[in-house]
Amino acid sequence: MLSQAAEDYLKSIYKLQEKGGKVSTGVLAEFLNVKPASVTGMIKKLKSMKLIEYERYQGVTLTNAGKAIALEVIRHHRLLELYLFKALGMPWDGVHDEAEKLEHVISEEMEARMDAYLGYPTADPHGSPIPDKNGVVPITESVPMTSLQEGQSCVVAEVNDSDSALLRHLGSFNLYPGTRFRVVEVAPFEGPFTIDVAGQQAVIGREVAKHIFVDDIDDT
Amino acid sequence: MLSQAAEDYLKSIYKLQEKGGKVSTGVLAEFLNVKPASVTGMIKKLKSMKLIEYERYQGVTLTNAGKAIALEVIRHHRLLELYLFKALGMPWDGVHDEAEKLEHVISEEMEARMDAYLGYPTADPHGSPIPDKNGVVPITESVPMTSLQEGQSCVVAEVNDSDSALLRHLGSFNLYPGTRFRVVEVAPFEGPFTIDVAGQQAVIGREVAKHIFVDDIDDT
DNA sequence: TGTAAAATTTAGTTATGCCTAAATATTTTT
DNA sequence: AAAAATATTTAGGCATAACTAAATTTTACA
Repeated sequence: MLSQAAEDYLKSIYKLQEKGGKVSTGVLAEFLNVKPASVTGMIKKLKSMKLIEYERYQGVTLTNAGKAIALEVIRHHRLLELYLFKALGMPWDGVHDEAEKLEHVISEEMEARMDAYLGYPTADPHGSPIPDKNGVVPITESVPMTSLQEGQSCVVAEVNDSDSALLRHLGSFNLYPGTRFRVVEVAPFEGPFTIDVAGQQAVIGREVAKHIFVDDIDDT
Repeated sequence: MLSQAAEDYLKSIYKLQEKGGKVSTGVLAEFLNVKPASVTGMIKKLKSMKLIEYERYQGVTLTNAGKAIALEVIRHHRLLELYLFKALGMPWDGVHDEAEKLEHVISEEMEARMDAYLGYPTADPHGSPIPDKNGVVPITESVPMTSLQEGQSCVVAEVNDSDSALLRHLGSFNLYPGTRFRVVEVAPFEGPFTIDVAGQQAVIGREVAKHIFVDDIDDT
């Protein structure tokens, strides 16, 4: 069995790889909150297990075997988030931390039972796609909220799950995946967005907007 | 935070302490499947944390602080067993291993939510008492099945949860906590018990009977 | 293009928690 | 009460996964 730390490395490499091919030691260290020297150590181990490809100073990429493990861990995480949210009623800003610990520990049996209970879902409470048990990731086609223009209407597709304060903030505006809103105003000079959510106005700063991905854009 | 290994030591000391005061290094090592030398090492650490009392060669006992942690871990374990059984429909011979891993990982929040979902239960699927959130253990007054006489009827109160093959064996006779049965015959010379469970006869060997605890004994 | 800055790797250290083998203490047997 | 058997502790090692400090490689720019 793979160590928890190794699983976290693979998961992180997968996520970082999505935005640009090879993942550098420094970026990975930053993402995992460890020192670059520690990353080099783990990288060598993962390479010897044929889970990543790696040449000194060149960054890493996952092999198919490594990708399969990364997707399995991500599947655990997102199924757990949704399960904790729906079955135990945990708040959407609390499920990430719990899932982060449980994802390394649950059996395939438990995974399968949660999956069945939830009706084989394809997205977690933050809108992130849940890979199926064969590692196939549902296709999503959302764009960052920052690309919206005044007057456009859209639906929240996905929000970053790891910052619980951000999630509580969004919750206070009722901005959940599936919620439709309209852009009332985009302040100039990289200013904030004023939006209308079910008749209520809300002001969303750029930094927050970067973490919101939207769908179903409608210019009226 | 306490390590998983340390939690397991405290839990084991608690369980061994129930049957006779001080727990020796050797007994603890045997129970935990590690070498006595390893136990000595951990014991020193737990003593320095004031979780156990210990004098060389004299065995250990839990302090109040240590007992509180042991009960917390046991509570997690038993709540999880019941939750996995009831909410996810896992078989009663499968929940122990899953709970063994999860017990060290779940948050107080998750513990509380499972507790509420289950209606603040007092026993797990194997009949073991679940300590409440203040560490109070429900009183149980069961006796080993081996003390039964021919003709007596009783109710299964508790069975050992850690041997899944044993649990499947009992399941094949429908012997679950709450099941009433009657002793039809006790074979002489430490022989097996023949019992009647809802009209079905079953033969239970001594070794198995030792792991079954019963209640509500009725001589008719 | 050479040098300074930045990134990465190597080397050596630390802490946890297990191990084995050998030494020591305690208990049991004769 | 001494010898034998058993239990426990000490000493030294191993693996994991982090760290710091120093050396090396790459990149960026003057």
